[in-house]
Amino acid sequence: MSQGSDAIDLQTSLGYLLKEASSALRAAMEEVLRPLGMTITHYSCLELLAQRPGLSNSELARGAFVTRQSMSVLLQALERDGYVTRAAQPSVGKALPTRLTPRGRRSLEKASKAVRAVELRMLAGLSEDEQAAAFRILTSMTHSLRDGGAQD
Amino acid sequence: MSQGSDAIDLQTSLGYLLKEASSALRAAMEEVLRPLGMTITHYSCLELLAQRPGLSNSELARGAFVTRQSMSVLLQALERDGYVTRAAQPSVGKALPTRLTPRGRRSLEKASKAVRAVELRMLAGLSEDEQAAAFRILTSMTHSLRDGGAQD
DNA sequence: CACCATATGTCAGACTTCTGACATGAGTCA
DNA sequence: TGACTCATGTCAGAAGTCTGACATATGGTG
Repeated sequence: MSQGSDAIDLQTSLGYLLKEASSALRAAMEEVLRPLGMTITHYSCLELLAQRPGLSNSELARGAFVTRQSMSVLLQALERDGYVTRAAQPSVGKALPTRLTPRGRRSLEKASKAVRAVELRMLAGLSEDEQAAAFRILTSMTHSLRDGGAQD
Repeated sequence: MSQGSDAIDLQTSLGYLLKEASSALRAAMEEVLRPLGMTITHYSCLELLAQRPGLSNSELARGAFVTRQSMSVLLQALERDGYVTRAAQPSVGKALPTRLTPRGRRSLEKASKAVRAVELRMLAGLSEDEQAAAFRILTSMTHSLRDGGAQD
């Protein structure tokens, strides 16, 4: 089962398993968001704004794990379609605070419910202790990867 | 900080943390693979072929978590550049078994070493027990998401 | 045999995201 | 004041991936 020193055993590689789980989560989310006409980034953006109104484009991009450029494209569409509003002019610096409109909030409600169901399904087989362990483990992985790499 | 029953608290959502960790892993892998002129899917394809020679396009796509179409585009480039070889005609069905060339194997060696370092860094803060728990947890999450959703 | 469901490989087009580049605004410091 | 650094928003083009569609090959079933 185990390989030599050079090879990575995909069957037991935690990196591979992490990617596999993330891929399954993404597929499950896309499946429930598609009928609502939303992509994952689209949903993530609305959810972030619901919890922290006034986030800027760059802050939203970081929170949704995409580039500023990608989030900018999305925000322009969301603003055009009336889901969010942005200050016409920056209050400080160049950052334009963004907020949900009532329409955006309504749209988010259905999506949030669907996504929550997916998350519950994901956790179905895990005990309370395992969920707590998952929290610690995922947090540790993230920080280890960030601290060791180049600061972006 | 906590919301009503509808909202998802991103700070403690395991779904969000999973995406965050996966995003950090992806960024770290892209950082080390870019100097080698490889994307993650590119690397994944070679690694899969090293461990299971003769995989078809569709099997590689499933293993790398992309569509057949995406893997097909990649395989055509890899074959053109001499990293892999494909049977000219299918031995059974339409599946074309693919194998690494010596050049592909050499190319993979460097990449595999770099990716292994990233994975070790990711696990740096975790005990043996926690790594075992991570294995169980990620596997459970994947299967729960798949079993509950539509069979693709 | 014919029919159907499933799986595969491929082409074409569109979408999303990314990289690279530039200009603007704020803060630090000599 | 001026120079420098950093963060932000945006534009333009490229890269990767996706959806939709079609033809082909296999196996099961009537």
